[in-house]
Amino acid sequence: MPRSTSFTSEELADRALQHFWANGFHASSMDDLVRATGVSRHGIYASFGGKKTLFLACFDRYQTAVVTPAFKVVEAPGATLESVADYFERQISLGESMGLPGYGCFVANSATEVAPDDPEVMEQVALHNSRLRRGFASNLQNTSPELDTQQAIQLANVMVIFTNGLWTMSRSVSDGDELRQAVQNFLTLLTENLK
Amino acid sequence: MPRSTSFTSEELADRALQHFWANGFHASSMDDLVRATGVSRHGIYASFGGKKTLFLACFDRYQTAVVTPAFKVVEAPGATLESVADYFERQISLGESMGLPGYGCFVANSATEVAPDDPEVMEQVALHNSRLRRGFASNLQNTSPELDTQQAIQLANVMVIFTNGLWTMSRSVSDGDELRQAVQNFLTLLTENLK
DNA sequence: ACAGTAGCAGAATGATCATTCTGATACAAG
DNA sequence: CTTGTATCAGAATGATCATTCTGCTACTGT
Repeated sequence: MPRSTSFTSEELADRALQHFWANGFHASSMDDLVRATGVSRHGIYASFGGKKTLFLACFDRYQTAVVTPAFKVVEAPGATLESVADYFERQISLGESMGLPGYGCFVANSATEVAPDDPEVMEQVALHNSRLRRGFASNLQNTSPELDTQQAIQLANVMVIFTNGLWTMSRSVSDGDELRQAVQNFLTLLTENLK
Repeated sequence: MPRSTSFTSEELADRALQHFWANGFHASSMDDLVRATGVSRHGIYASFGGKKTLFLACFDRYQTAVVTPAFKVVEAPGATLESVADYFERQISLGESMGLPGYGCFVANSATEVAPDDPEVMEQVALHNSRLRRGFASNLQNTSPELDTQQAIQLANVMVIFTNGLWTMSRSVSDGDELRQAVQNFLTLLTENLK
């Protein structure tokens, strides 16, 4: 009979996510991951088969552990643009609590570091962006019901791009208020335009 | 007497830039760089001292070879927001001619791949963003003279963030028209707001 | 033509890394 | 307690990489 494992796959992936997020894929060695997760090489290889597979598993964990808690207000039925402000605020605070300049967005980081020559990572990036786009679009339509679906998607796309740029910026900015300013100015542009 | 070198430092850096831009810092080995530049190891080490120094030199080359040709219209005295549209259009066409999904922006890529734990790279990123911000801000003021400098800088900052997001997006988008759509929607937001 | 040297190709070096393997440990079930 | 097995720590392996070194090539100036 197996001894009960000292960790679940999800716990392992969660801890690996922290390290990949902070250091990127290339700069995270297996030694680092063993140290950071507290799980032996054997444990990692038995659970995930290798570094790359572990990395891919982190995208799921990132969605549940980071994206969903912040983005669910946007995805709530009937939510308006105000919830978008909540989403940004929550993520900016998270960045502050982890220290600025910060880690940015795990997905956006992977999009530039790994995705270009990795179809599996690129797919995860596309899924994430779709999720954001869908959420923003329904928000826009709830805020301004006369907006047609096409226009909403177009504007939502601009919001996705801004979001990606914001987390990129958060990697070289020390003061969260700079990010808040930019968010506020951007949201003002949007709401003024919807009037 | 020295034999005339078969390459200048700038030529070498230009060719290295192509490779770093396409593949990133970590994924570019010296073997790759020797092959891609046509310059021997000896030549590279004699000219630049190492991979990292060569990489840093690429930021200058990127400004002169890529940013300036596209961005000078924005920096021209009296230029208005229309020149911003030109800037985006030119860079999108460039991306198309190099193949989409593309390499994005060399600086933005480096910002997420290398900058976080490298002060020298982070400084180059900050310089680039300042350049964009300055250019955009003066454009905004030329377009709408009643805008005060503070407001112009704030809005310019939103534009910088959008720009970074756009090039990030260009790494996972196959159709340049998607980028053009987003640019047009974003610029509409801006100009509507300045009225 | 010839001496001197800058630049070349590619081998040698030493470090780092992902992955596999080995032997030891600790827990479960009888 | 004993056996079986899951897990562990860390050594061994084989690959890759940045950097240095070696011997050769081809140009320069005379």
